Amino acid sequence: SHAFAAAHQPVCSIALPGQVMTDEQLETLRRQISVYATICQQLVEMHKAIMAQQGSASGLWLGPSIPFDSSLHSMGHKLTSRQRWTPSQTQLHILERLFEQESGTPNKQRIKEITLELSQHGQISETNVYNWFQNRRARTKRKQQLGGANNGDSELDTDVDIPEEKKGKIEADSTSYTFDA
Amino acid sequence: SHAFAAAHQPVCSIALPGQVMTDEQLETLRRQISVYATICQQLVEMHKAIMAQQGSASGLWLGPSIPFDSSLHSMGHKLTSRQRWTPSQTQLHILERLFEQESGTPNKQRIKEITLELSQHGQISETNVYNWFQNRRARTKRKQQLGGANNGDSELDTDVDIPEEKKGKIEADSTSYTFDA
DNA sequence: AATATATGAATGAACG
DNA sequence: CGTTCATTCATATATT
Repeated sequence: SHAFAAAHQPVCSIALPGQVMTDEQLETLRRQISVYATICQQLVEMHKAIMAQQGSASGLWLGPSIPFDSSLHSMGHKLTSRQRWTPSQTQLHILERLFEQESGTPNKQRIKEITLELSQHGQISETNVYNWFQNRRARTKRKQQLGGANNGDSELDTDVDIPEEKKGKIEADSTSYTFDA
Repeated sequence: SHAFAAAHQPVCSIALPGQVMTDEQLETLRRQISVYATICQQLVEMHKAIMAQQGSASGLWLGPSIPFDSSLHSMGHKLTSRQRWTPSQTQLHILERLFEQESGTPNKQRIKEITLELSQHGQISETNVYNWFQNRRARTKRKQQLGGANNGDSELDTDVDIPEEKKGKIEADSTSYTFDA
């Protein structure tokens, strides 16, 4: 029930005059906002459901009052989004070439070299290079294992709701977002 | 599947790495968050009112009875999954705090203590704690080595003194965003 | 617009 | 411990 306070309090506390936000703080903000988005979404759905039921029961309380959707939409477009690195065409080619030439993951030194070279073709960091090789290798492997038979499907979840009974650890203290109406 | 996520697009495309926010941008953030806070407040009030009214009107309608979960499916599918340990927010905070206080990897005894404490905030094992410290340290170090260049950052979220809220993803088995009326 | 896929990034666990 | 793997999360792009 005090989820709101918890969610927006911190934001103000760091917003000291003359100070600036770090990327981490910004990321945190983004997440906090995301939480609000989720909560609002649920509440709206909830409200609709209730209204629907209510409508068939009694015509009362057609509480229009608040234009939720417009409110939500009004704020949707300036916030959040930390863009992720996207390799340029040139960079991608080079990376792809290196991947098939060199075997294994480049070590730190090699990463530095590669990054240096690639930085001539666009913004890039050593972490980007590192991640790229990690992902490239992992996904290549996955494709092979899984690939033999059928189509070329994505790596993603495959949505088959196989009822696994494992589903471990329930959050014991996740009372933060629960509304005990 | 990330339908609503699309609603709150760019938080701040100006937030390039190494850059900081202007007061103006920060003010915008605050305002936008404020909108969410307001909307949530209103919705909750409405909900309470409706529930109260419903309750006195007919003895029916006790309990959820409406699958609000349906709204959850729009954001994170798959109630299954999660085979690996995921620290709860509380646990994470504690771990983070311990990490900066204590020096070096906790010994066996310390691990046991920590595990015991953390187990009050969710499922956890000594191995989890051990791994967490290992990883935390390793990644902190590696970040220093790699982080030098350009866009350099990612891997490891440096902590901010903001009690961060759970990420915007809905997990059936972790943070509960469900409204159990 | 809604959904699906591709892919950069994060992270728990395992390996040497 | 440092490094690597496996899986998942999040978002940009493509498709319908």
